[in-house]
This record gives sequence, C-alpha cells and structure tokens, in this order.
Amino acid sequence: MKKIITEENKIISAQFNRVLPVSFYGRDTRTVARELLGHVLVNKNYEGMTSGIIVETEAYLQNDPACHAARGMTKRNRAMFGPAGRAYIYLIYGMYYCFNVVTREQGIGEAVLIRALEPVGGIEIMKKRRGRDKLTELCSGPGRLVQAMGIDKGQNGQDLTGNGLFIGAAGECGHEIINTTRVGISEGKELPLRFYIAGNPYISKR
DNA sequence: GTCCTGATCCTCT
DNA sequence: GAGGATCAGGACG
Repeated sequence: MKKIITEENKIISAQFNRVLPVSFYGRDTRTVARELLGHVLVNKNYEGMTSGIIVETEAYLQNDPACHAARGMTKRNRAMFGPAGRAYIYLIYGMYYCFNVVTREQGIGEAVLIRALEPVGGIEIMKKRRGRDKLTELCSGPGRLVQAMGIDKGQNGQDLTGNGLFIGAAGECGHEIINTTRVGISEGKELPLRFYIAGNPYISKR
C-alpha cells in the first residue's frame, strides 16, 4: 500500500497542470471527501511551491451540529456558503488554522476538512516552516499542514481551480479507504464522516 | 461591552 | 496523559 503511493509521487509531480474542475467539488460532500484522497494539494507563493498527497479528510454537512454552518451563515463561515471549489480557512484555538474545501452548490454550507497530507514537493521549505525534520511531523494534522504549506488566512475564499492554491488530479491509486468517525469534536462524533488511506503513515493519529 | 468556547499542537511529566 | 498557549466569533446583557 505504501509503495503504491510512493511510486505515485513521481507521476503526480509531473501532473500538477491537471487541476480538479469545479464540477468535482459541486457534488455530495461525502463523495468529495472520499474522492479527494490521493489527489495533490499545491500552494505556490514567493517562498516556492509546496505540495502533498491528501491522505485524510473529514466531511462537514449543513445539518451537522459539528459544522460551523449548522447555525446559518456568519461573517466567519461565509466562504462555506460560496461556490464549490473555494477554500475555507479559519483560526482554531487561537493559534492554528484549518483548511477546508467548499462543496455543493452555492448557498449550501458544506465543506471537507483536509486533515493530513503526505509531503511531496518543497519538502525543505516545509521543514523550515515547521522547524521539524521528520516527514511524518510536517503535515500530519490540520494545523500542521496549513503551516507547512504556507497557507494564509488571506486565502480564505480563494478559488482552488486557479493559480497559486489548487488541487491537482492524480491517477487512479487503487488505495484502500477507511471510513470512520471524526476527530476532536463533541457533537456529531458518531457520524462516519472521516476518510483516510489505509496504512498510510502520514495520517493524524488518535 | 464581557465572557466562553473551540474541527489543535507542543512541551512537559 | 495532562495542561498551557492564544484569539476570533458568537452569545448574552
């Protein structure tokens, strides 16, 4: 399993120009969360380009008590109600940012939280940003991957099909996907809305 | 205005 | 395994 993904890295690296279209995101949130696994998140800025394979996601649905959008639109969660394929970035615990991908049609507040990446490109930049050398400590958690990728709160609402921040399409990986319950929430934790690639060493623990 | 909470991570013990 | 760091948004008055 691990070998397949590592092999895939080289192929994916050459395929960054193929970007997932808006139609990919404008579907059922659980489907998007599951199908995002294996694709590649890319961020380009003045420091260079960083990228990683998405290995862990969580779906947040509109009628879900754990979802920020459950109580309607506010200034904070406005991006979740925007068009599909946009970024929703917010501050958590006063210190860390979480990166989400907006799904469904405009006006519906649903999104997919990206929880972990397998680092692929710009690893030296990631190490510098994180102050860590171990690959498994670069992107294994929502706050960590935002820091490693150099994602900024100013990118909240940004179109993920354009330049700079986007998700590149990877080929069929043939990986096994585990569907289980979410992490770090108090309500709605019984719902099986977390997805990750079986046996991947880069998923967040717990 | 004040208070409280939280989709986390890191550093200790 | 426990607790601290740190702050924007939301609830309330």
